[in-house]
Amino acid sequence: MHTILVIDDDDNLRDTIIVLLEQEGFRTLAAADGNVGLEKALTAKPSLILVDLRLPGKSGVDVCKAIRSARDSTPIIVLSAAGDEIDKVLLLEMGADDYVVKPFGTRELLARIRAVLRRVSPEAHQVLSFADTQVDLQRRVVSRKGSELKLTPAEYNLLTFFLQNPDRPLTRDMILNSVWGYESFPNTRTVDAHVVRLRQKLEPEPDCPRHFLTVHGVGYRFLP
Amino acid sequence: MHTILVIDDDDNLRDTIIVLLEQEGFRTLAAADGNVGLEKALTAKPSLILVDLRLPGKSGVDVCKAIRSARDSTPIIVLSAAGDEIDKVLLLEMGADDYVVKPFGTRELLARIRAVLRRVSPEAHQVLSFADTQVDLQRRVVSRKGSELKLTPAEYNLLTFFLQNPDRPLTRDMILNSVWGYESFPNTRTVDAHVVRLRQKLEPEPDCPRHFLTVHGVGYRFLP
DNA sequence: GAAAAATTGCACAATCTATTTACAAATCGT
DNA sequence: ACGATTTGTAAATAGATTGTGCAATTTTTC
Repeated sequence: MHTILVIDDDDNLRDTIIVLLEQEGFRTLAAADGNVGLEKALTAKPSLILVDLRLPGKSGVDVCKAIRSARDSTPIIVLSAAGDEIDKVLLLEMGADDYVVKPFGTRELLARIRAVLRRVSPEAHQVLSFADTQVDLQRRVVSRKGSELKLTPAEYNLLTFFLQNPDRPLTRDMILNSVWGYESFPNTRTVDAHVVRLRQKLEPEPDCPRHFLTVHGVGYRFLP
Repeated sequence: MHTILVIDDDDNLRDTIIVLLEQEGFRTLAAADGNVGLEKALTAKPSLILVDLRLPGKSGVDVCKAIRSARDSTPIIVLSAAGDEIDKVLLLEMGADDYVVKPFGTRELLARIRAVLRRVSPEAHQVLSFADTQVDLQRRVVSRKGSELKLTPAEYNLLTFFLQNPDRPLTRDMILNSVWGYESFPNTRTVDAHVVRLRQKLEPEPDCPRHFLTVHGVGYRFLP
């Protein structure tokens, strides 16, 4: 069952879309401005987000960027008014998956939504797992034995990096560059601190790690 | 490191993709039409090709077919415009490995590229071995009979130096210079000590070495 | 076979490296 | 603006590695 978040300040249109989606069997969430929308996007983990380009609070562009910079890959469809100059390249840079020009037919909107969901869904339930722990990359959720584990953003980012580079020694510099990015320059001890935190939350025996191994003199290695 | 060839006549989009790929650490090649693209594909041996379906010169379909009929199995991802009828079967028959519908999110594109690269080259580990021992240079792991051996950094470095210079007498000075570098100046006893440690961990009978041989008055010799 | 030379095995302190803990700055949500 | 959470860093602790000296052993040489 998919949940779709609709972010649009036009009450009429928003309600119309909500009703349409619910008729079609989707669960829905709504927000009238960018800030509320962004918050719901990040906390409620919808399957897809419809966001108006022009919004009070944060614009659609801002919402997109914020979501992507939170390393959240929930698919996004942008709704743009007829007059707006649509810049494909801009949309790409924003990280949007598709766009629909208002006024649009309900049929077209549904088709786009289904197309995007279909396109994403082969990966949608791409759940990486190790030991008894599952990590849903799309929903950004980590769970063990059915119950959800709370990870902080930094912890989650580090975890997914380990998951994507299993069984391979990773130096602290590699980790810093990939997880923290080229922009920020925390020192390498920071990596250690976060590895410790990951171990405390994810290792059965945190003081005798079986998955997040240290490679003395090199860095760390993740073993699924 | 992977090189990716981008064949698209839309200058804006092509540049956007190129910049994106280079940010992600790929090397890139670009072509604006099918003929140039095909030529670069065949001569420059990229790791992966992104090709637009609609192209001046040769179409994306033609490029695919030409590459495959040249018995070139470089992975290909097809970019198709939103309106195009996408026929998965046709694409498969053409020899494409995946397709992405424009407009696409950068994240999606990168995910597809990585997925295809991973699928095509399942990380060929370079594994050196001698007797019943394997040394995986990528993973930095030494194993015997399936179980992992723990080596310290100095031991591991020394081991790989021996592996790379098999069957050849190596003086202590050569070893010091190559393994410890010009910066540090431990005395030559140090080499002996580490050879001893290597023998203890790796030789079936440490007191009757069969692989790490001493060359009296000279140094050591490694025999696979 | 004995003396000389070279190598080995071992112990241990010095040096590095990693982990833990604690804490203050930054960020976030209300 | 306030309290809670997260995050980066520093200092203290624990742990592992490494270089070295020396006595025992082996090899070479005569």
